[in-house]
Amino acid sequence: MLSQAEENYLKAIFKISEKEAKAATTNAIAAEMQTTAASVTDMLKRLSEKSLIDYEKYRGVQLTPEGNKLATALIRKHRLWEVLLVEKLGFAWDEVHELAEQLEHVQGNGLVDRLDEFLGHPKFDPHGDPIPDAEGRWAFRQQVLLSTLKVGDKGVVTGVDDHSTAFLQYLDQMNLALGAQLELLERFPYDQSLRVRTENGQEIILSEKVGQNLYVKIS
Amino acid sequence: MLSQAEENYLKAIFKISEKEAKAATTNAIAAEMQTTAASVTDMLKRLSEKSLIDYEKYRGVQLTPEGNKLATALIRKHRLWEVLLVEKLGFAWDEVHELAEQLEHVQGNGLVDRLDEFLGHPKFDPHGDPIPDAEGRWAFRQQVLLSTLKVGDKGVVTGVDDHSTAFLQYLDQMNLALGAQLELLERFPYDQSLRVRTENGQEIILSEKVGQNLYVKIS
DNA sequence: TTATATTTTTAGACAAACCTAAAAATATAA
DNA sequence: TTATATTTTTAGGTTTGTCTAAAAATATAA
Ligand SMILES: [Mn+2]
Ligand SMILES: [Mn+2]
Ligand SMILES: [Mn+2]
Ligand SMILES: [Mn+2]
Repeated sequence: MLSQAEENYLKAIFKISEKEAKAATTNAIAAEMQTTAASVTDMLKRLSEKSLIDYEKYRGVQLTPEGNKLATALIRKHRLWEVLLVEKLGFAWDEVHELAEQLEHVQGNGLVDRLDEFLGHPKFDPHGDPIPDAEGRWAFRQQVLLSTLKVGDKGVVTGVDDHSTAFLQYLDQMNLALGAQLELLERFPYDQSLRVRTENGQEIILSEKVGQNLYVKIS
Repeated sequence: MLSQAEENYLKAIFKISEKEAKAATTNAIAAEMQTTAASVTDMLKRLSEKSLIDYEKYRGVQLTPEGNKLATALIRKHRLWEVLLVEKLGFAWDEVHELAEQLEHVQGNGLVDRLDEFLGHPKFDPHGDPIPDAEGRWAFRQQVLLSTLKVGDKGVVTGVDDHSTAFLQYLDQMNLALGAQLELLERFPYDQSLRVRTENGQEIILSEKVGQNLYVKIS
């Protein structure tokens, strides 16, 4: 059985390895965990000792198959709890991350499966992030950043890259929830901002930054 | 903000003080927490420092009003989570205690209130134990031990004193769930065992020990 | 009331997880 | 290639929460 700290490090390494295909560096892990490089080195020794990561001094780390399995299970738990908090308890999508960060560490036989069952086996969490199944398989997402759409393309909001409260609440204000339909009407060359028609026919201007943090599926 | 260990000690002291009206002793707390007296003394100093308990060396401890408030809130959380696990996730009543023991420590604004709302403001948990309301008020239970009934009395099962898996599963086998109706037909003087008619008209024999661990409301 | 038993506290240690500061290794630039 | 900058590790220390063994205080019994 792992401590909460050990679990959190595994998840951090997983996240980093997800973006960059190479070994996760000490500094990258420290940044992700909001701690110091020295603390990370300490923990890497422990995780290596438990065969959850491959670690060579100064060379960064990679999850072993066992470490990968544990990290995946943790993300599954985190995202299932997020679904419960939003779908059943009525939290907003910008309120649930910190709670799920705690709930993901609750250990118990059958808990995850019962949660999954109760929620109807959701494939995506409230932010559009995929929920791996009980065997650790990920649903494939056919989505692109809004910024990559061509003028005239229509799409449906499927997720966010930025999970910050500020961004999520901004999207709420713009009526851009998951599943919202939109059409790219114009891209202004001056600042790459976007004119977009939303579901209710309303036209809004979105900054380049918004376009680079919002995923859509072209329809 | 308190650590999980601090919260658990507060709850242990609360439980002990609930049964015995006098100050909780170091040894009693050690037994409840399944730890050593030395560890308890350490923690009592910390809790006293934080004004959560009144502590005088060798004299045992009592919760301060602040400590009492925190312990009550913790029990409220614990029991609400137990209701969710049984009513929504489908766990059996003997499976939820350890999970709730972890879930009770999850911190988050509005979590308890939303949980309470989602569950329909339950007054009792799956074991018949009362759930204090948001202001820390306890529902009054008009219940007695089955062993105190007179022959001929009828009653309804309202709770258990022993929360062990063994006892709860035994009750399941006897069809003695919460709300089950029963009638005391006979008390054998030899060993104080009880002949009881259950809901479906079936007659069963219950040991003195069972009678002393099962609460009923006389109807 | 004195001796004995029990309870509680102290002393000293340990592991987990963190920190800062300094040293060592690696990467980059002149 | 040598000097400089950056990254990473080590060294040494802290806090929380635990432990065992010994000492001190309190309770019980002769
Ligand atoms: Mn999250
Ligand atoms: Mn976490
Ligand atoms: Mn999420
Ligand atoms: Mn209960």
